Amino acid sequence: MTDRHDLGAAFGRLTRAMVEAEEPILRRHDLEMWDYVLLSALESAAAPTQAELAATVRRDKTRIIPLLDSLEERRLLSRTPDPADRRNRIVALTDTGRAVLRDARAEIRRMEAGYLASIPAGERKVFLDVLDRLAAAAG
Amino acid sequence: MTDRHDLGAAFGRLTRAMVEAEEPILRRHDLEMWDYVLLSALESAAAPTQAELAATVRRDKTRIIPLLDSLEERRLLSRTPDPADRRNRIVALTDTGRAVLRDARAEIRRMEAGYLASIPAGERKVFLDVLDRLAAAAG
DNA sequence: TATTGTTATACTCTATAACTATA
DNA sequence: TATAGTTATAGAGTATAACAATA
Repeated sequence: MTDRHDLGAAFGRLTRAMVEAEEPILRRHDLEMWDYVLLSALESAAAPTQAELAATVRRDKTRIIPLLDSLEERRLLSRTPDPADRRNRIVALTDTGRAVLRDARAEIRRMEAGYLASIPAGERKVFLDVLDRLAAAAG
Repeated sequence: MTDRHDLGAAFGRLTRAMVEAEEPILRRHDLEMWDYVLLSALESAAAPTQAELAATVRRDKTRIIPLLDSLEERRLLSRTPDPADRRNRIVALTDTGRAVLRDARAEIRRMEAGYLASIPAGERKVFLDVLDRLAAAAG
């Protein structure tokens, strides 16, 4: 009940600020934001189907297809038919894709560190900790 | 360089979660999200021009016009020509608009409190404090 | 001539609905 | 018949450009 901003407004502003700050970094790596989101989603494990991948990044399955086309053409990921059910296509990072993702992310992490530099270390740790817990809960 | 999520991804998820959680509340008060954003922007002071109001909420001046039309028709705000320069229209909350804003915000604050209830009070305070500082810096 | 608010037009993005190939 | 992927169509949302009123 304090006089602070709405959470939604605060998160919204920070989302926009991060998107703007990431944009030039991603462009240096020839990635659109959604390319990066897709590559990130594939980092821990390959997606067994495109539909599942679409669900995890919360976009329609029809809308990631041009992105996958582009990423596959640039050899950042592979689409291989599932032998057990050839309707499915298993989407996985290539070594190149993993390297590009690692490099882009390293730059983004440096940008983020600069962005949070004015926050004292103790508070920053708590902030990032709570943020990650909330984000995980938000699915 | 830890294994945490990107800030952008974390903020993005939480933004979406808040928008979804606010949606039913706002609907109970017959407000769209952008209605609420506009009313909130007018809370501290009236906007001297529509263009300035559009800039503060980061939308095109042409796009807030239908929203202002609707809010004005419902007597939640007023548009009065500036006597000093009759091209300008001063946009201000009405008493009704202020009351609706207050009620909606109170409900949103309760929702937010529930959303953060699992975070220990000490961490929660730090989190909200840092969040508000970052959001303010993000403009 | 320049600017505010407004309206109209064009464009992009998103959602929905067909189509194919497998099962 | 049902489902994954794809393509095509329709609709919503957004940006740009023209217009009227005032300065």
